[in-house]
Amino acid sequence: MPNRREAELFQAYLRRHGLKFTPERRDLFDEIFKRHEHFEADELLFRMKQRGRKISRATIYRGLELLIAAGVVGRVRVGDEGFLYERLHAGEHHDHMICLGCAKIIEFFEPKIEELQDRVCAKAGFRAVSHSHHIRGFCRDCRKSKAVDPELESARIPGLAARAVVETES
Amino acid sequence: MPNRREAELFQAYLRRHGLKFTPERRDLFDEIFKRHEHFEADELLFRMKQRGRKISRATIYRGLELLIAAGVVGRVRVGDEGFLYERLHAGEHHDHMICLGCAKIIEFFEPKIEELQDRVCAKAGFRAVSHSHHIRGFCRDCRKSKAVDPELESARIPGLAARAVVETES
DNA sequence: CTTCTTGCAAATGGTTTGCATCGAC
DNA sequence: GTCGATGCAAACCATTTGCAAGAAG
Repeated sequence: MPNRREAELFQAYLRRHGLKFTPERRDLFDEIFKRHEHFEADELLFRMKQRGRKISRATIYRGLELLIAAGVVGRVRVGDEGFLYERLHAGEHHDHMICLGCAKIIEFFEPKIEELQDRVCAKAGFRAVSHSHHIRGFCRDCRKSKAVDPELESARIPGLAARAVVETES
Repeated sequence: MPNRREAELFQAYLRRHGLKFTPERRDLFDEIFKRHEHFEADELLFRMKQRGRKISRATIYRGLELLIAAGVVGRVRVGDEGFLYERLHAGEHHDHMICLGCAKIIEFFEPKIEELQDRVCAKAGFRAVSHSHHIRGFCRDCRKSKAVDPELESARIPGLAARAVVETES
């Protein structure tokens, strides 16, 4: 089982805090670690209902909170509304490129950026705890298929792309 | 008037789109460009009411949207809830360090990071439209005054810091 | 019993919208 | 008149919370 490590972390967290590893929490964990993609809370609810799992929205949110506290799930703001959740791989870190054309998320990691970041913090006397680095734009596929009209860039994904746009003079 | 350029941009945008430079929009612009700090929409409403300006919340939101579209105001998600707005300086760009102790926002700009970012995009065939880079942590002052207890880091600013924390094993 | 969980439904709260009215040309 | 603008109040909507009922020990 490739999620052994994360399962351990989660269960250890629960134990350490006197909480229980209930069937609902197990199902939630399984559903999340069955896939790799970023997901929304509601999408998770839908998928679980579909598989016949018995769980409520409230339990999903509460469970996600625990998974986040345990460090095995991350939560990012990618667009204008709501959060996206993602499974975390122990000790790893990455940032995101978000396609405004198809909403695809590409993860990237550039050690030199991280290093420069540390330097910037040091210069400011700032102690970093976490960071998020999001690049919005158009992925290779979308650049090919749809001729990207700058005027429409913001409209493609309702809510997501809004305000991410540099207007071109007409 | 040091905001001449931004005022021009805004008014040009309105003209170009057949919209009007109303007293409300002028007041909104003035209030925003009177200061330098990041602000919330509601805070703006409060300040304007206080100065005896007649404007409604709806008009503020609608006006902000125009200012953003015109490129003179930016909007960022800094914490878990709501947006923060900021005046933009023509042609400039910066990223943010957010203090979890006092909510202060420190702006930074590191050309080498921008350059590496471009390189990362190029490698992925991604065309960047915009990006946001936020570092959360503790500023110099907060590191000195309050001995920063890692267990409490998330709790200090309700909502803002939540989930930004690396838990320490107990 | 005591403590933790769950599901439902209601609350939250920043932001957006519908709509009737207003104002400039 | 014709557009666009405004203000109010209602709507939105992802997320959170209160609460009563349920399991575990």
